[in-house]
Amino acid sequence: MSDIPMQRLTEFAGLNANDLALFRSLFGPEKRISRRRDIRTQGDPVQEIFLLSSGWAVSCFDLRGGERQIVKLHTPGDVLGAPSLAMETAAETLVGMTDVTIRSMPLSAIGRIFKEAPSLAASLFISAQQERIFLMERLASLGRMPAIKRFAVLLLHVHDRLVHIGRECGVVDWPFTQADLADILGLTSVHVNRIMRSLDQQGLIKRRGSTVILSDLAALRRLSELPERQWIHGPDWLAQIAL
Amino acid sequence: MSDIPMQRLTEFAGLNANDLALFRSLFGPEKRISRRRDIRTQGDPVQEIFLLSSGWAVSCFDLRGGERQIVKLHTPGDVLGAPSLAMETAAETLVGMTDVTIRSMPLSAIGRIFKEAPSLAASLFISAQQERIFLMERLASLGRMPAIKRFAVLLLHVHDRLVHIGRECGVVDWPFTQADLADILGLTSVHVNRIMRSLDQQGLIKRRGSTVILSDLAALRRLSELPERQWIHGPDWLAQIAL
DNA sequence: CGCCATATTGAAATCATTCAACTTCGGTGG
DNA sequence: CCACCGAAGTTGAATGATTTCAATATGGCG
Repeated sequence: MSDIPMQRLTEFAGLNANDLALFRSLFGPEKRISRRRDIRTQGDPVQEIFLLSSGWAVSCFDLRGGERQIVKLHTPGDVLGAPSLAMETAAETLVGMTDVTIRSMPLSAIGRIFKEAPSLAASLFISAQQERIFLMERLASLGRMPAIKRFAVLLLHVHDRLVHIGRECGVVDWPFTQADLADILGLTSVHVNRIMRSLDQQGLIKRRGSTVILSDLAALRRLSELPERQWIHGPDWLAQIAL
Repeated sequence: MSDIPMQRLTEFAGLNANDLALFRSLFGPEKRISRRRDIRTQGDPVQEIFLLSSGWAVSCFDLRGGERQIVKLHTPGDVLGAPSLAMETAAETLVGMTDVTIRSMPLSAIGRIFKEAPSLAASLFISAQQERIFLMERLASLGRMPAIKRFAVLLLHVHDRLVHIGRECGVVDWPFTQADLADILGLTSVHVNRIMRSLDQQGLIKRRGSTVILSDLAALRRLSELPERQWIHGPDWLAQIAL
């Protein structure tokens, strides 16, 4: 039984031992779900949120026409399904892209966090704000960039997040097919293929199976039109809550 | 001096008089900002969040190439600038699309809310989750729908929100030019023009200046590929916090 | 080996942009 | 009151980006 990854939660502020212990205690046992299986399907009643312990997952919207838009990629330590806390039935489908292990937290536990652990609640709140920024970046990317830039932005975003959770710099080892990438980027798999090959030929990336090697980080960052982000760490107003 | 609109805050749960009074007391005095002026520019230090008391505003990302993606429309009662709570400097530019009046709340006040008014904190948290769903819907719309559907989705979204804050059904009276709509929809103003005229000719909408009349709501909803949303109201886990 | 999912490629079609007028509308100053 | 002006809306034609369709290649795995 693996430990609960807490990088996301402590990204903005250190938490005291009590808060961390409470957080751990609120999650249920580990559950394995195999590749390409839904963790929760859109329309299901909202009874819990999830913590991704291991593996890759995505949140997506399935449209009436049968198309799918992937709205968020998840790596270990991410909380899944929180947006649907505002709804009666889930707005998004959660899918494991690899075999995944998750734990779930019942809604009543969220109430306890706000009541008993305000610092922890505030950390979850800031994390939700960060997710909004990620979504806004994706939106700016789909709305205002051609396919090549969209791909560069995505690759750099994932790369920087992976580095943040301690993975090797310069490599993005994700489990996505070109069809998956199309659902993330708002393109067709055919076009994703052409884009990737073009970046490969220009020497900006190399490919080994589904792994992408970022051979020219500087050029990729020039392609992306988004700034690197400076996240807060230990702001006064957050520290103040614990006093 | 107008009252502080609280529809957004009480959308998910009633709040007691103390919480409401605290919330009101944390905002500074009203400030007027004129049309097309920045309320806060991306890159500015994050020292506060804002409450929009009157008028229309937008949050947007300005890209290096000079293009702009509007990521969120704001109506009275909306909290502005909260996503940048996760950052040192603001990620989004906030702009008034009409003359607006705003009030601002310092960061320290957010700390107090989490410490002293957990129900209020939880309401802000759920509101942030709702905003994530709105963003995910916009993302699905830009990523997977042609221009006409994007427009229908946007129009219905704004319509339903306006009805929610008590405006007339079947009318969207917004202050946007076709160039603004292009920045929202990820299109050019020329194409927005063609789309609107096409919907007009098909009898789905009528136009009077910048006002749009939704002449055929049912047909518009058929065009949109997104479901109507059922937001929670007064869930147990939230009520429980107040006890 | 044979099978299935995935990746690759070319050609034609579609959607949206660009560019360049031209029109309409509301306000403002003479 | 009217002429003018700038901002916003409208339109057509050419261009460009991406999709669609259809076929072929590759690669891992039982």
